Formats: sequence, structure tokens, C-alpha cells
Amino acid sequence: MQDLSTAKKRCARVAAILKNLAHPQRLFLLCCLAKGEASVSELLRQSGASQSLISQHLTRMRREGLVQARREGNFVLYRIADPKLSALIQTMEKTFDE
Amino acid sequence: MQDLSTAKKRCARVAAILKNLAHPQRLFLLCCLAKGEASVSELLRQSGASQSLISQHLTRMRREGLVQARREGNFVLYRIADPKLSALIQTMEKTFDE
DNA sequence: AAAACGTATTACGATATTTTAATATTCTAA
DNA sequence: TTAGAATATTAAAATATCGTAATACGTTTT
Repeated sequence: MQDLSTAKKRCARVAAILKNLAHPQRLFLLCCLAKGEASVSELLRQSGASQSLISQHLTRMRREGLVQARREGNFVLYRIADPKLSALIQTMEKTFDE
Repeated sequence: MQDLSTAKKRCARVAAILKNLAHPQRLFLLCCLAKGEASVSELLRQSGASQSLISQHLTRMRREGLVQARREGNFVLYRIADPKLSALIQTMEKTFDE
């Protein structure tokens, strides 16, 4: 175990990440991406939310470093930046499965 | 794997939980409690935040079912309600350790 | 080069969250 | 039974987040 200020710093870092996950639509997007790269169109179809909103969510998560994007022709493909995050999301899905 | 609407419902449920964790001070409180029951005074000492604020955070998390409380004389002892949540928090601490 | 497609950005009102300060409550001990 | 310690509640201002609508941007196709 570590000292308090270290623990607090970690909490600040982790909380900043969790702010992104703490929204139903963003979490859903991340769950989709935890299964692999996906285009905005695909995410749009699955989520059912508006184009603008999805794009804003993705932009935000890219800005915060949770996801990365690459363009392929007309499409933009998103993926989760850090395998640790993928793992965490899948853990959460299993944990709150029932 | 399950159908989309099931996945979305789960995301809604989980996001509601994560909203509580997505705050540095609340996450810190939960990390403390993940190690075992603690009084408000103890949490207050460790966190260093104001009495009112800590109490509000705890009240909120109790309302949302993340923690439970019992009174012991003058003190109120808090604990995490669901072992699953304790486990998740410890997983997160390890995951974002470095 | 214009049209069409996929994605991103901007602006704004509505709503929610966070924090501080002041006060109230509950219990114990004198 | 009053004082004091521990905790909770309330109110209100400051700030942040959310969703919609309108528009812009980049790429491909015609």
C-alpha cells in the first residue's frame, strides 16, 4: 500500500478516465470498441443516437486519450487506445452482467 | 454476447454506478472503504476535505446503494454494500497503478 | 467540378454537478 | 439537562455537462 497523496493522485487520474465511462452512450460506444475497431457509421447504427452526439462523444474521448481514430476513405475507424482500458471495460461488463 | 437493447440497459445501469466513482474525492472514499469499514471521522482525516462535503458524498452514495452505514455510538461507520464493487475498485487501483 | 456521403464543429438553452457556508440533528458524557 | 462531539441537511452560487440544430469539412463518385 502507498501513501495518501499517491493514492489521491491516482484517484484523480482514474476519476478523469471514469468521467468518460460514466455516461450510458459513451459507455456503450466503448463496449462496442472493446470488441474491436469500428467505424462511426457502425457505432451510429448500433447506438441509435444522433450523428452529432455520437461524434461529440467520440471527439471528447479522443481528446482525453481513451480512443484513437484513423481514416479509411470516407469512413473513420475508432479503437480503444489502451488495452488496459479494454480489459477494464470487459471486466465491468462481466461484473455487472446479471 | 447479447442483443443490443440488453447491452444498452446494462450500460445505463453501470454508468449510473460509475457516476459515483467518477469524482476524485468519492473515488478516494470508496478506495478507503474497499479496505474495510471506516467511520466518517477516519475518512475525513484521510481525505482532508470538508466535513460537509464528505458527508454529502457519503449520503449520495448511500442513496444510490453503493455504500451502507451503521451507527456506533457517536460515530457512523460506512462500508461498501456489494463485494462486487469492492473487487472492481481494487481491480481499478491495480490496473492504473503505475 | 458538382453532388453525395461520412464525419466534425459550433452555438446555445436546458439541466445537473460541485462547493461553501450556515444550521440542524443525534448521541454521549458531565 | 446541558455541553460538546460527530454527522447530516439545506440553500445558493459557480461551473460543467447534455442534447439539438445548423453548418462546415474531407473524401469519393459522377
